[in-house]
Amino acid sequence: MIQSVDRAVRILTALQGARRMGLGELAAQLELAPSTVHGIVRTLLDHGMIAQERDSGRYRLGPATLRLGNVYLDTLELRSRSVPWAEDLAARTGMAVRTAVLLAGPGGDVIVVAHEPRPGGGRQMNEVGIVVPAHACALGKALLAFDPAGEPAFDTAGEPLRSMTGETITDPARLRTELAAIRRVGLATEAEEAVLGEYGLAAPVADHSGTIAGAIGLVVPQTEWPVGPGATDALRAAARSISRELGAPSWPPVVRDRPAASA
Amino acid sequence: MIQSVDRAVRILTALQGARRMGLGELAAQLELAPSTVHGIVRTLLDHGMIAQERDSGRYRLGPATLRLGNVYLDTLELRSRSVPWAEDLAARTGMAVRTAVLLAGPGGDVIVVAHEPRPGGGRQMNEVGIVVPAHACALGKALLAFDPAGEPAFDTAGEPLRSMTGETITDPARLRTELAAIRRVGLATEAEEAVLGEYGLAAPVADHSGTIAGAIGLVVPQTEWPVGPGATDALRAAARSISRELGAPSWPPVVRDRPAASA
DNA sequence: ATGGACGTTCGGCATAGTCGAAATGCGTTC
DNA sequence: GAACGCATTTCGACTATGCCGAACGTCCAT
Repeated sequence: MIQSVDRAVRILTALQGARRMGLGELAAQLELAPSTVHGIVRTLLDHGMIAQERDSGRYRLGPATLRLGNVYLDTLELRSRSVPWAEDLAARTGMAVRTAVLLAGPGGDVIVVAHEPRPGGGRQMNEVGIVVPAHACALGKALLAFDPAGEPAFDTAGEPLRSMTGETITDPARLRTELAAIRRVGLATEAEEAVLGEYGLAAPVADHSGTIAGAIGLVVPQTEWPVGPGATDALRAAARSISRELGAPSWPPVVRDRPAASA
Repeated sequence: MIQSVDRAVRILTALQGARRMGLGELAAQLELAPSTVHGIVRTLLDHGMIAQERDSGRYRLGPATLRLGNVYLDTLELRSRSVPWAEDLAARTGMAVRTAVLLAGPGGDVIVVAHEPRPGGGRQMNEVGIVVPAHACALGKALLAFDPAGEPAFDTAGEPLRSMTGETITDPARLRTELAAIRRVGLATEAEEAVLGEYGLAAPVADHSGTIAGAIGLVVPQTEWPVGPGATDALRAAARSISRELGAPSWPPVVRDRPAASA
């Protein structure tokens, strides 16, 4: 691990938490000398990865980050393959459809890479790029259940997981039990665990190597919960079809590595 | 300039040009030893800035880049201030509206940070994040004309600029003349210089320090060109209003630095 | 079965980055 | 209006860090 590169990414991550930061704030948060941070910041500045406010001297993220993120979306085959199926799903069920992938690093978050708005819902925010804790949403639980590296990620010595609402699962053991159930059924659910009044249903998507590439799911309003078998079957069919288009040999994806390391 | 951080950003930039690259390709493009690149790549991998295809071993951009880009958009006051005015402009003129900023680094590109689709145009691609050469679009010319650091950026010893269509201005001297005219009028135009059949009109937006923060412009179809005074005035009014909301002391922005260093 | 290509790992050397301290610029207070 | 204080920025020396060459393992194609 290259030290200075690691620090550079940490700086970007810090700036993505607090919108604007002074050099001193950054140095304090990374526990480094201000001059050390300055060298890295200067380099990122030259590439447009961060920008400096001309008057206050503080730093923000720069436009080059937007370019990177946009190219990532373009190169993501999961996204392009999902779009037609998401449109179909939204038309059939009348609900919004999200596609998401697991985000690396600590925290165990998922990030939405495609979003099909609810039909007839007027102007809706584009939700591509939003981040949700994995353990608190159906998409995240589908990803955690089938990703061999996902489940150990939140295995932080039994300390409670971050709570979003009163319904969020904060007990790692209980989450692990639910993930095992999701592996058997091939579908994950969410009941007001991330946002009050919002329910969800999600299914994993596999790629040509047989491992999980992402998850696709329905955003279900409270009045529609629980969903009928029609929506469930349509979602399962869409996930299977996308996986097949990506070259997956089977669906639901098989979880390799450790079949049952838990008690 | 920190060497390894600079190289890390170069790797990301290379990956944004070619969608997938092997380690050898990356090393060849950066003219470095493969093992050197590997260390940096490994670090970026751990942070999710890049991802590795499980079978081929090649590298792609990772989901963390999407998160960064999304946070950048959220923190951009230019964007949030532009949205209401862009909606109003689109409703008045019946055209799509784009807001863009100048992208740092070589090449002199602009990147779209907000996009209001043409009213009644059905499903349109979201153009946020697309990149256009600055000298080939109205938004870019508005930015170059009023950014003190913009004009010298393409001053590469008189060699011709990259051509997009037959109408693209490739002569730096001619571009400089046009930028001077834009500075006087406060509006930039574009006639099939980036995309055939597409015309454009753009105005600069200033921020509280008086310098240029971005540009807002209309995407004009061939049948609507040239636009009437109503659309021109509305665009100018929107640019002035956004600038005022950002705290700009004047509009059009004043170009400080060198008023006339050219011959 | 064998060759090649690619990603990956390891260790020594030297460069390149880190950190302290001083300098500059700016806003604020008295 | 002038001086204080904070913040970013610059500079220089030390040494820890990352760079590179070479060897290993693996996968694919022949």
